[in-house]
Amino acid sequence: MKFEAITIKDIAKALGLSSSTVSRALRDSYEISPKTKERVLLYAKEYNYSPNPIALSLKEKRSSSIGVLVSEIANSFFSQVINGIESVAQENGYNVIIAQSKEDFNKEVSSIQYLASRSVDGIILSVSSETSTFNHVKQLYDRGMNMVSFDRLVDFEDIHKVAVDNYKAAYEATIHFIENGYKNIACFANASYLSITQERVRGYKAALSDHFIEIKEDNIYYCLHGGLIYEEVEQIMTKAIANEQRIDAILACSDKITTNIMRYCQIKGITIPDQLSLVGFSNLDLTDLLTPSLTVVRQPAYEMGRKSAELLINMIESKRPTKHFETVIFASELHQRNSSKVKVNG
Amino acid sequence: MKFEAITIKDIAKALGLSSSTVSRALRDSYEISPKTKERVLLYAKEYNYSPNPIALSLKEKRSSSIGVLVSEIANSFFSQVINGIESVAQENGYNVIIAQSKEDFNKEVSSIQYLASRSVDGIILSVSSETSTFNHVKQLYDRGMNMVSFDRLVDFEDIHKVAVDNYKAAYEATIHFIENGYKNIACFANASYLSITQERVRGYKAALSDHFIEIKEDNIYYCLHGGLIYEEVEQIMTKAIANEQRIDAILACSDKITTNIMRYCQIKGITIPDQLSLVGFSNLDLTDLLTPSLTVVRQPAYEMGRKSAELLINMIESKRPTKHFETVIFASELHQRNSSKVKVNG
DNA sequence: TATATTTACGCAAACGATACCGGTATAAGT
DNA sequence: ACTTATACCGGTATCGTTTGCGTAAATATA
Repeated sequence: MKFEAITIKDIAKALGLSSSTVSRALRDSYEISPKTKERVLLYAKEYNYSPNPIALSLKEKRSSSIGVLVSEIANSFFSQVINGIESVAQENGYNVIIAQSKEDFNKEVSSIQYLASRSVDGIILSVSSETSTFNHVKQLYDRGMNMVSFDRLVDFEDIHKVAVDNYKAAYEATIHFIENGYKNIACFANASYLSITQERVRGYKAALSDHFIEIKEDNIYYCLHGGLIYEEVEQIMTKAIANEQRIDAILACSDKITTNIMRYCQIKGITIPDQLSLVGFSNLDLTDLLTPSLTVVRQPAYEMGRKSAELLINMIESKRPTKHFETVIFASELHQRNSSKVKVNG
Repeated sequence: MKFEAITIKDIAKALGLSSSTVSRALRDSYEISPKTKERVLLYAKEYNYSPNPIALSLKEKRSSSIGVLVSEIANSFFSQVINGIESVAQENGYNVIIAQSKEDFNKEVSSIQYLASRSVDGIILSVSSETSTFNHVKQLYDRGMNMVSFDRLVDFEDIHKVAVDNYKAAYEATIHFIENGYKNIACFANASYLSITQERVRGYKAALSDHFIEIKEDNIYYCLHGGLIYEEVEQIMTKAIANEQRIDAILACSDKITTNIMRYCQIKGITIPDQLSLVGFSNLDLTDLLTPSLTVVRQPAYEMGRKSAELLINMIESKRPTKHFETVIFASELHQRNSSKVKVNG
């Protein structure tokens, strides 16, 4: 079954006019007499005519839709980003088409192809945790697709980028550990080739070395699947705990890693923060209700989504090719809570 | 700037053929010679041609896209539903366009109009908490738009519906309270006109009366904004606590209501479950980590999304008008945890 | 050899909306 | 009375693709 909307031709036929006249009447052209305009407008309103966007898209060579590619929709950070994107899109008459990579490189490649083939006017994307090469993105970008890279950034220049200051975020979180008396701090990061991983690890290391604490590569763990699978975190935790130099704090670099660490600790009876201190990157809004309440690095996801959409729409609607590319860095917020409170016994 | 893809005409020109020949060659028509086919296919692959979906949409009068209207994307339940919808859509060559009502009736009306005007082939929707009349939906549906109503259902018949057994879910949760020794059970529901609210309140009442417990209308509280605003819950909680007959348990009928009740209890120093027992409808995946771990009614959101999408796509692709409408009821799961454990002192 | 059939392709219309290029009235100016 | 201006409207091409129809050449049949 099909939903059949009324067209300009229908109006033209019903009113004994030509379609061009109807079109002009609807667009309030000076060439159309007030009487005719009124007749057309009245009829259009009665049968609530609305222009067929597909026909317009074909003619204008633009679809007024933007694609969003994220690893997972059902993720607090990404759903908040999409929220921001959607609000700006709505304000500007664009619709949002979503696609997920599910942290799978091949699915990312096909998804991005899919979006391009659906003739979106532009794409906002955060790559999957498996993505170590960016040719699939670069190629499309070089062929003229408008794009904004956010969160997990692509590795090439001359493209708008939106992210938080991941270096600073990790730096501050690590400093927070140090100031609260923790010494042997581990870092549970995402896949190693992700921009966010590299930045966060860099910040973590810098904080340690600035405080003359030895950096042990052994204390840095990478989760290829971003902690999506519990077993991945379980395995790493077991390894981390077994390490001869017992760690006393963990900086968890993703939502899933954070919650899975907590789950592990609960199962194994490890008390936080007494036996193990924890700070996690998370955008969930009930981390304050956990016991202990969780110290988190929170990203302004909604604003990041809005900014990304604004940059993209500007790019789409610009007459000339974009020359000047922005890298917008938002500040993250460190919410200090009980999971990382001052160490009591050394 | 615009992303220009290669068209059939380009191929035709380059190869000295007509566009119809190219079209047929690409569709492997028997009317085209093997040599010509090969030439076309080769060229198409080299310049990775892909058919313009907009032109196809115009011709076929279908856009291969489905609209999803929910109150809020950044909500665990809805994002999981969208996840399910997206997966089925992808499998069937549809893309998903999302829109949010933000629990605002007017925004819902405009959003649904927007989706229709963007010529989606169908709409999957859960109404806003402010929605008490359904004419805006019914009108569009009667005009032939394919639709599936899920979660917060519309009030008319002859439409596919997907939901959990909200009656049973609330019934079981209330029984669970009773069996664990709670007597004065309050119900914090969503806006009163929502289908889910009515079903849940009905289940709550039935459980009470089946156990010969007096139903007090005073103990049923309605949240117009679905608990989205903390102050709303705060106000109701204050009222509930002040009630002469002190309540000892709350059935919270939405994610936000649940977490905001917990937040309130934490602030006011009310211990759960000793002073107040709590069961909440929630699809968050870290409710097990809360202290106390939260007893929740969980909905199979992903599967509900999948089912909704399947029903819609069947409807779209059916040649004849759909005659037989399904109301698919999923079972919810009651995860019994510590926030509602056996009452110790009466 | 003449006719019938097949092969292989082109032409043009259609989908809905827009815009350029026209055209025909009526009215005003010379 | 003739030109010019203005108001108002229609015809048609266009976007990219598909498809029914037409037709030339090539092959097959009588």
